Amino acid sequence: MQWVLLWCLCLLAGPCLAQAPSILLAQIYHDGIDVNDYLVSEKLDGIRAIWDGQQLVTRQGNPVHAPPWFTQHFPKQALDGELWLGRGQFERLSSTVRQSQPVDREWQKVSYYVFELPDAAGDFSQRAQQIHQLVIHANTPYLKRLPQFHVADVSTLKRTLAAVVAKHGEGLMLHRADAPYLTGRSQVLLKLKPQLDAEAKVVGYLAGKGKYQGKMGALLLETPAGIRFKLGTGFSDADRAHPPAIGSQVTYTYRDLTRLGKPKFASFLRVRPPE
DNA sequence: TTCCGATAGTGGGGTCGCAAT
DNA sequence: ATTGCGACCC
DNA sequence: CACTATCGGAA
Repeated sequence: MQWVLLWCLCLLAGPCLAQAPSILLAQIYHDGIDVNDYLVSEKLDGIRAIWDGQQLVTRQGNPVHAPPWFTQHFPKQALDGELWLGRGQFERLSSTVRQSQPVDREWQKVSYYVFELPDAAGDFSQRAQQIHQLVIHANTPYLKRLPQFHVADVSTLKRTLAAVVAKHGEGLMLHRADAPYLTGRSQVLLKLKPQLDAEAKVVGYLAGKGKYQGKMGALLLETPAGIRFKLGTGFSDADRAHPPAIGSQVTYTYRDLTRLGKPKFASFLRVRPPE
Protein backbone atom coordinates (compact mmCIF):
# COMPACT_ATOMS: atom_id res chain seq x y z
CA MET A 1 0.00 0.00 0.00
CA GLN A 2 2.92 2.32 0.65
CA TRP A 3 3.99 2.34 -2.97
CA VAL A 4 0.52 3.59 -3.92
CA LEU A 5 1.00 6.57 -1.66
CA LEU A 6 4.45 7.23 -3.09
CA TRP A 7 3.11 6.94 -6.59
CA CYS A 8 0.39 9.49 -5.85
CA LEU A 9 2.92 11.85 -4.31
CA CYS A 10 5.01 11.55 -7.44
CA LEU A 11 2.05 12.54 -9.58
CA LEU A 12 1.42 15.56 -7.40
CA ALA A 13 5.06 16.54 -7.17
CA GLY A 14 5.45 16.45 -10.94
CA PRO A 15 8.37 15.00 -12.83
CA CYS A 16 10.00 12.87 -10.16
CA LEU A 17 9.81 9.84 -12.45
CA ALA A 18 10.70 11.86 -15.49
CA GLN A 19 14.44 12.23 -15.69
CA ALA A 20 15.47 13.90 -18.90
CA PRO A 21 17.95 11.65 -20.71
CA SER A 22 21.02 13.49 -21.95
CA ILE A 23 21.11 13.18 -25.70
CA LEU A 24 22.72 14.80 -28.70
CA LEU A 25 21.10 18.05 -29.79
CA ALA A 26 21.55 19.78 -33.12
CA GLN A 27 23.00 23.11 -34.12
CA ILE A 28 21.79 25.06 -37.13
CA TYR A 29 23.66 24.37 -40.37
CA HIS A 30 25.67 27.18 -41.92
CA ASP A 31 27.78 27.25 -45.07
CA GLY A 32 31.50 26.78 -44.71
CA ILE A 33 31.66 23.24 -43.41
CA ASP A 34 33.03 20.34 -45.43
CA VAL A 35 29.98 18.20 -46.19
CA ASN A 36 32.25 15.22 -46.86
CA ASP A 37 32.81 14.98 -43.11
CA TYR A 38 29.13 14.29 -42.53
CA LEU A 39 26.49 11.65 -43.02
CA VAL A 40 23.20 13.15 -44.14
CA SER A 41 19.69 12.00 -43.34
CA GLU A 42 16.19 13.36 -43.65
CA LYS A 43 14.95 15.26 -40.62
CA LEU A 44 11.78 13.47 -39.65
CA ASP A 45 8.93 15.58 -38.36
CA GLY A 46 8.10 13.20 -35.54
CA ILE A 47 8.64 12.70 -31.83
CA ARG A 48 12.10 12.00 -30.43
CA ALA A 49 12.09 8.86 -28.35
CA ILE A 50 14.80 7.00 -26.44
CA TRP A 51 14.60 3.25 -26.00
CA ASP A 52 16.38 2.19 -22.81
CA GLY A 53 16.01 -1.52 -23.49
CA GLN A 54 12.72 -1.69 -21.63
CA GLN A 55 10.55 1.25 -22.62
CA LEU A 56 10.36 4.34 -24.80
CA VAL A 57 10.73 7.71 -23.15
CA THR A 58 10.52 11.23 -24.56
CA ARG A 59 13.25 13.83 -24.57
CA GLN A 60 12.07 15.07 -21.17
CA GLY A 61 12.05 11.53 -19.83
CA ASN A 62 8.30 10.96 -19.86
CA PRO A 63 7.10 7.48 -20.77
CA VAL A 64 5.63 6.89 -24.23
CA HIS A 65 2.48 4.82 -23.94
CA ALA A 66 3.10 2.51 -26.87
CA PRO A 67 1.22 -0.77 -27.13
CA PRO A 68 3.28 -3.75 -25.90
CA TRP A 69 3.22 -5.34 -29.36
CA PHE A 70 4.85 -2.21 -30.81
CA THR A 71 8.09 -2.67 -28.85
CA GLN A 72 8.05 -6.40 -28.19
CA HIS A 73 10.82 -7.20 -30.68
CA PHE A 74 12.98 -4.21 -29.88
CA PRO A 75 16.54 -5.10 -28.79
CA LYS A 76 17.85 -5.08 -25.24
CA GLN A 77 20.33 -2.30 -25.94
CA ALA A 78 19.65 1.43 -25.87
CA LEU A 79 18.41 3.18 -29.01
CA ASP A 80 17.76 6.78 -29.98
CA GLY A 81 15.37 7.67 -32.76
CA GLU A 82 12.17 9.25 -33.97
CA LEU A 83 8.59 8.05 -33.87
CA TRP A 84 7.23 8.92 -37.30
CA LEU A 85 4.00 8.59 -39.27
CA GLY A 86 5.12 10.15 -42.54
CA ARG A 87 5.72 13.59 -43.98
CA GLY A 88 3.21 16.20 -42.95
CA GLN A 89 1.65 13.89 -40.37
CA PHE A 90 3.06 15.35 -37.17
CA GLU A 91 -0.27 16.45 -35.74
CA ARG A 92 -1.79 13.02 -36.24
CA LEU A 93 1.30 11.40 -34.70
CA SER A 94 1.08 13.77 -31.76
CA SER A 95 -2.50 12.64 -31.20
CA THR A 96 -1.55 8.97 -31.40
CA VAL A 97 1.44 9.22 -29.06
CA ARG A 98 -0.17 11.48 -26.45
CA GLN A 99 -3.15 9.26 -25.78
CA SER A 100 -2.61 7.63 -22.38
CA GLN A 101 -4.57 4.62 -23.62
CA PRO A 102 -2.89 3.57 -26.89
CA VAL A 103 -5.12 2.89 -29.88
CA ASP A 104 -3.81 -0.11 -31.83
CA ARG A 105 -5.24 0.99 -35.17
CA GLU A 106 -3.29 4.25 -34.97
CA TRP A 107 -0.05 2.78 -33.64
CA GLN A 108 0.02 0.24 -36.47
CA LYS A 109 0.99 3.06 -38.85
CA VAL A 110 3.80 4.38 -36.61
CA SER A 111 7.45 3.38 -36.96
CA TYR A 112 10.47 4.02 -34.76
CA TYR A 113 13.33 5.23 -36.94
CA VAL A 114 16.65 4.63 -35.18
CA PHE A 115 19.54 7.01 -35.82
CA GLU A 116 21.81 6.56 -32.80
CA LEU A 117 23.15 3.92 -30.40
CA PRO A 118 23.96 5.54 -27.04
CA ASP A 119 25.96 2.61 -25.66
CA ALA A 120 27.82 1.58 -28.82
CA ALA A 121 31.51 2.02 -29.57
CA GLY A 122 32.93 3.22 -32.86
CA ASP A 123 32.39 6.37 -34.86
CA PHE A 124 29.03 7.40 -36.25
CA SER A 125 29.43 5.68 -39.60
CA GLN A 126 30.22 2.45 -37.76
CA ARG A 127 27.25 2.91 -35.46
CA ALA A 128 25.04 3.50 -38.49
CA GLN A 129 26.16 0.10 -39.79
CA GLN A 130 25.38 -1.48 -36.43
CA ILE A 131 21.92 0.06 -36.56
CA HIS A 132 21.40 -1.42 -39.99
CA GLN A 133 22.26 -4.92 -38.76
CA LEU A 134 20.32 -4.55 -35.57
CA VAL A 135 17.15 -3.50 -37.38
CA ILE A 136 17.42 -6.38 -39.84
CA HIS A 137 17.86 -8.79 -36.95
CA ALA A 138 14.88 -7.41 -35.01
CA ASN A 139 12.72 -8.05 -38.07
CA THR A 140 9.71 -5.97 -37.07
CA PRO A 141 7.94 -3.37 -39.23
CA TYR A 142 7.85 -1.00 -36.29
CA LEU A 143 11.64 -0.73 -35.98
CA LYS A 144 13.49 0.88 -38.89
CA ARG A 145 16.79 2.56 -39.52
CA LEU A 146 17.00 6.15 -40.61
CA PRO A 147 18.95 6.00 -43.91
CA GLN A 148 22.28 7.84 -43.79
CA PHE A 149 24.03 8.95 -46.97
CA HIS A 150 26.95 11.01 -48.22
CA VAL A 151 26.64 14.05 -50.44
CA ALA A 152 29.48 15.14 -52.70
CA ASP A 153 29.29 18.89 -52.18
CA VAL A 154 27.19 21.77 -50.92
CA SER A 155 25.22 22.14 -54.13
CA THR A 156 24.23 18.48 -53.94
CA LEU A 157 23.21 19.07 -50.35
CA LYS A 158 21.01 21.97 -51.37
CA ARG A 159 19.43 19.97 -54.18
CA THR A 160 18.77 17.12 -51.77
CA LEU A 161 17.11 19.55 -49.39
CA ALA A 162 14.95 20.92 -52.18
CA ALA A 163 13.88 17.40 -53.14
CA VAL A 164 12.95 16.55 -49.55
CA VAL A 165 11.04 19.79 -49.10
CA ALA A 166 9.19 19.18 -52.38
CA LYS A 167 7.91 15.96 -50.82
CA HIS A 168 6.78 17.98 -47.78
CA GLY A 169 9.72 16.79 -45.72
CA GLU A 170 11.02 18.97 -42.91
CA GLY A 171 14.68 19.22 -43.81
CA LEU A 172 18.01 17.44 -43.40
CA MET A 173 20.33 16.44 -40.56
CA LEU A 174 24.12 16.25 -40.87
CA HIS A 175 26.02 14.05 -38.42
CA ARG A 176 29.81 13.97 -38.37
CA ALA A 177 30.81 10.51 -39.61
CA ASP A 178 33.94 10.36 -37.42
CA ALA A 179 32.28 11.35 -34.15
CA PRO A 180 32.04 8.98 -31.19
CA TYR A 181 28.76 8.91 -29.32
CA LEU A 182 28.33 12.06 -27.28
CA THR A 183 25.59 14.24 -25.81
CA GLY A 184 24.86 17.93 -25.59
CA ARG A 185 24.57 20.53 -28.31
CA SER A 186 27.47 20.71 -30.72
CA GLN A 187 28.59 20.99 -34.31
CA VAL A 188 28.63 17.19 -34.45
CA LEU A 189 24.96 17.33 -35.42
CA LEU A 190 23.57 20.02 -37.70
CA LYS A 191 20.04 20.65 -38.89
CA LEU A 192 19.21 22.20 -42.23
CA LYS A 193 15.68 23.45 -42.72
CA PRO A 194 14.26 25.84 -45.32
CA GLN A 195 13.69 29.40 -44.21
CA LEU A 196 10.56 31.11 -45.47
CA ASP A 197 9.75 34.82 -45.11
CA ALA A 198 6.40 36.55 -45.08
CA GLU A 199 4.81 39.84 -44.06
CA ALA A 200 1.82 40.50 -41.87
CA LYS A 201 0.08 43.48 -40.26
CA VAL A 202 0.25 44.23 -36.54
CA VAL A 203 -3.30 44.28 -35.20
CA GLY A 204 -2.68 43.98 -31.47
CA TYR A 205 -0.37 43.34 -28.52
CA LEU A 206 -0.31 40.60 -25.91
CA ALA A 207 1.10 41.44 -22.49
CA GLY A 208 4.37 39.88 -21.43
CA LYS A 209 4.80 37.81 -18.28
CA GLY A 210 7.63 37.35 -15.77
CA LYS A 211 10.69 39.26 -16.85
CA TYR A 212 8.63 40.82 -19.63
CA GLN A 213 6.01 42.17 -17.22
CA GLY A 214 4.88 45.55 -18.53
CA LYS A 215 6.44 44.90 -21.91
CA MET A 216 5.14 43.31 -25.09
CA GLY A 217 4.97 39.52 -24.90
CA ALA A 218 3.72 38.88 -28.41
CA LEU A 219 2.29 40.65 -31.42
CA LEU A 220 -1.10 39.71 -32.81
CA LEU A 221 -0.65 39.63 -36.58
CA GLU A 222 -2.97 39.28 -39.54
CA THR A 223 -1.80 37.89 -42.86
CA PRO A 224 -2.99 39.23 -46.21
CA ALA A 225 -5.21 36.13 -46.36
CA GLY A 226 -6.87 37.21 -43.11
CA ILE A 227 -5.27 34.56 -40.88
CA ARG A 228 -4.54 35.83 -37.39
CA PHE A 229 -1.70 34.44 -35.29
CA LYS A 230 0.61 35.44 -32.45
CA LEU A 231 4.29 36.24 -32.91
CA GLY A 232 6.26 36.06 -29.65
CA THR A 233 9.89 35.26 -30.40
CA GLY A 234 12.76 36.86 -32.24
CA PHE A 235 12.47 40.17 -30.39
CA SER A 236 15.28 41.74 -28.40
CA ASP A 237 14.43 43.10 -24.97
CA ALA A 238 14.59 46.59 -26.51
CA ASP A 239 12.08 45.53 -29.18
CA ARG A 240 9.68 44.41 -26.47
CA ALA A 241 9.93 47.78 -24.74
CA HIS A 242 9.11 49.59 -27.98
CA PRO A 243 7.21 47.16 -30.21
CA PRO A 244 6.18 47.85 -33.81
CA ALA A 245 3.16 50.14 -34.11
CA ILE A 246 -0.36 48.86 -34.64
CA GLY A 247 -1.04 48.91 -38.37
CA SER A 248 2.61 48.52 -39.38
CA GLN A 249 3.86 45.60 -41.44
CA VAL A 250 6.46 43.21 -40.05
CA THR A 251 8.53 40.50 -41.72
CA TYR A 252 8.81 37.12 -40.01
CA THR A 253 10.37 33.76 -40.76
CA TYR A 254 8.55 30.46 -40.46
CA ARG A 255 8.98 26.82 -41.42
CA ASP A 256 5.58 25.62 -42.44
CA LEU A 257 1.85 26.25 -42.29
CA THR A 258 -0.43 24.31 -39.98
CA ARG A 259 -3.73 22.73 -40.96
CA LEU A 260 -5.46 25.99 -40.08
CA GLY A 261 -3.04 28.06 -42.16
CA LYS A 262 -1.04 29.49 -39.28
CA PRO A 263 2.74 29.65 -39.60
CA LYS A 264 4.65 27.09 -37.57
CA PHE A 265 7.76 28.26 -35.65
CA ALA A 266 7.28 31.87 -36.65
CA SER A 267 9.96 34.32 -35.54
CA PHE A 268 10.22 38.09 -35.81
CA LEU A 269 12.76 39.33 -38.34
CA ARG A 270 12.25 43.09 -38.82
CA VAL A 271 9.78 45.87 -39.26
CA ARG A 272 9.01 46.25 -42.93
CA PRO A 273 10.21 49.67 -44.09
CA PRO A 274 7.33 51.98 -45.04
CA GLU A 275 6.92 52.39 -48.79
C1' DT B 1 41.00 38.23 -27.43
C1' DT B 2 36.83 35.90 -29.45
C1' DC B 3 33.75 32.32 -29.53
C1' DC B 4 31.21 28.15 -28.03
C1' DG B 5 28.32 25.48 -25.13
C1' DA B 6 25.24 25.26 -21.13
C1' DT B 7 21.35 27.55 -18.48
C1' DA B 8 17.58 30.19 -17.60
C1' DG B 9 13.69 32.36 -19.28
C1' DT B 10 10.50 34.26 -22.45
C1' DG B 11 7.15 33.20 -26.60
C1' DG B 12 4.32 30.34 -30.45
C1' DG B 13 0.78 26.03 -32.64
C1' DG B 14 -1.31 21.78 -31.59
C1' DT B 15 -2.77 17.79 -28.74
C1' DC B 16 -4.56 15.33 -24.65
C1' DG B 17 -6.67 15.17 -20.13
C1' DC B 18 -8.65 17.06 -16.29
C1' DA B 19 -11.04 20.75 -13.72
C1' DA B 20 -14.31 24.30 -13.84
C1' DT B 21 -18.37 26.06 -15.78
C1' DA C 1 -22.00 19.40 -22.95
C1' DT C 2 -18.85 23.05 -23.35
C1' DT C 3 -14.96 25.72 -22.02
C1' DG C 4 -10.54 26.73 -20.03
C1' DC C 5 -6.12 25.55 -18.61
C1' DG C 6 -1.69 23.01 -17.62
C1' DA C 7 1.61 19.95 -19.41
C1' DC C 8 3.58 17.97 -22.86
C1' DC C 9 5.21 17.33 -27.98
C1' DC C 10 7.33 20.25 -31.78
C1' DC D 1 9.96 24.31 -31.67
C1' DA D 2 11.63 29.63 -31.99
C1' DC D 3 14.47 33.06 -29.71
C1' DT D 4 17.40 36.50 -26.29
C1' DA D 5 20.49 37.25 -22.56
C1' DT D 6 24.30 35.63 -19.46
C1' DC D 7 28.26 33.37 -18.00
C1' DG D 8 32.47 30.66 -17.74
C1' DG D 9 35.84 28.11 -20.11
C1' DA D 10 37.62 26.51 -24.40
C1' DA D 11 39.74 27.92 -28.82
